[in-house]
Amino acid sequence: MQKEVDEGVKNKLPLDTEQKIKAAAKEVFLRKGFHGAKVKDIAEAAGVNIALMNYYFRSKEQLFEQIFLETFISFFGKITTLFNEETPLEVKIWKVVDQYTDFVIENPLLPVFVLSEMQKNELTFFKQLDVASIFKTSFFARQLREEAALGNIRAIDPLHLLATMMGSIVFPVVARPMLQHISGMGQEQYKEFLIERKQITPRMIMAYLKPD
Amino acid sequence: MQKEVDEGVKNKLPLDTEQKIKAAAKEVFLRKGFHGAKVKDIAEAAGVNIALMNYYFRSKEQLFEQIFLETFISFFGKITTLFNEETPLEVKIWKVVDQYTDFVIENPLLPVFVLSEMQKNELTFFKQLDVASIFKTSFFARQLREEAALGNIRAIDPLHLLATMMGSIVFPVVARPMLQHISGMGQEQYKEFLIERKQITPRMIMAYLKPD
DNA sequence: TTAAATTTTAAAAATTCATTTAAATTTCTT
DNA sequence: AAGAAATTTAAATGAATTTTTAAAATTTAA
Repeated sequence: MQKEVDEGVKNKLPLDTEQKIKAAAKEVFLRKGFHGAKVKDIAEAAGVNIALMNYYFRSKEQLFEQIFLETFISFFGKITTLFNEETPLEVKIWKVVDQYTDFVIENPLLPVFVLSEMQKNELTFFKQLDVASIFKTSFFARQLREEAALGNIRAIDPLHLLATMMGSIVFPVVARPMLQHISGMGQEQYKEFLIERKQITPRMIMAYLKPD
Repeated sequence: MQKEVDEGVKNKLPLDTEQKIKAAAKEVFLRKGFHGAKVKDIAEAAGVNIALMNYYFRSKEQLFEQIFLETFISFFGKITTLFNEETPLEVKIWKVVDQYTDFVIENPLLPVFVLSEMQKNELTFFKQLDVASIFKTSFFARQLREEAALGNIRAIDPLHLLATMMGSIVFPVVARPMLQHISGMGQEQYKEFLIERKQITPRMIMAYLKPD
């Protein structure tokens, strides 16, 4: 594996081929899913031949597993990280919505891919990642309890809050073909629509959290 | 095609084979998606042989198209129908959430299937269905405008409301493997969780809609 | 410069899959 | 019972895909 290329002399040299294959594979997998993606397409997209893919990754399965794991982590890790920053609650909610919205706007295919492949596979890998305890004992969960105890907000299960926020941010992206069509919006207009939600979602959540 | 069976005499007789194949195909397609579903699996699930599938539906594609169209309509038509009933706004919101939640609980695989296949295919069929105008000129859209004009609620784009509600109801179902795992809930417990949301979602929306 | 590591090219073997066909059998209709 | 429709069986075809192999070409490092 060549890692560092002498950039001064030859700029045309292929950047790390392993990464190039992975990047191409990710694109194709995201667009077509595991079964829809054909190794020929991936190889073409990567600009290499099929044999080389097998040289780096033993099989389509292994290539997929690596990519899915990374993609899952970027999809889900991103938001839990944001949630666990030590910021005041209301600020945090605005910030999470803002940044996660940007994230899904820039990676529009990622959510459907993760959600649908997650449902199809057995996903033994869940057991490896110890996400469970991470969330329960999280700063965010504690923060919600404390604010509720202080009477600053209504008590709420952090999972409900997570589900509501992710739903409100992610759904308009995964249902874009449908929503864009019924609204008759164009590309740009629909992006505006998604950005408008940066206001609506936090306002809705804060309105709900406000104690009676 | 045999349509009417003499029910008095023979109850064991196979129910309409065409429907049997379609039902089996729907199950398999929902679980595995178009490319993941193999005609052999479908034939087995239907308890018929492959040749017979081709006798009724010319190809896998045609079988899929029929099923996808029906599934899409049941997924999306269901909620727009509910939205357009002539009920007072707040009652309607509670009702939509309640009934659509029940619907997705009973058809948990349907949303991911629709959303992910929608993203993969070209979906020329959208043009056939004239959903666009149906939504814009809907009773629901008018209702929202009128209530806002009366000062009963804050003004809101009906599409935002639709996206928020669907997201809040649908996301916890499509992300179930993930959410259930991080929360450590079992089947039953997770269903309870979904039902709790019948309270949370409408309250959140009403809290947002309340004018300042 | 040479040996080892990497990459490309080519190809073929093995497998899986959707589809087609034809013939045989069963079930339904009249 | 006769003829039509539905269903099964089995086989074959052909295309697509994955996997494997072998060797040539290139690059890298000692």
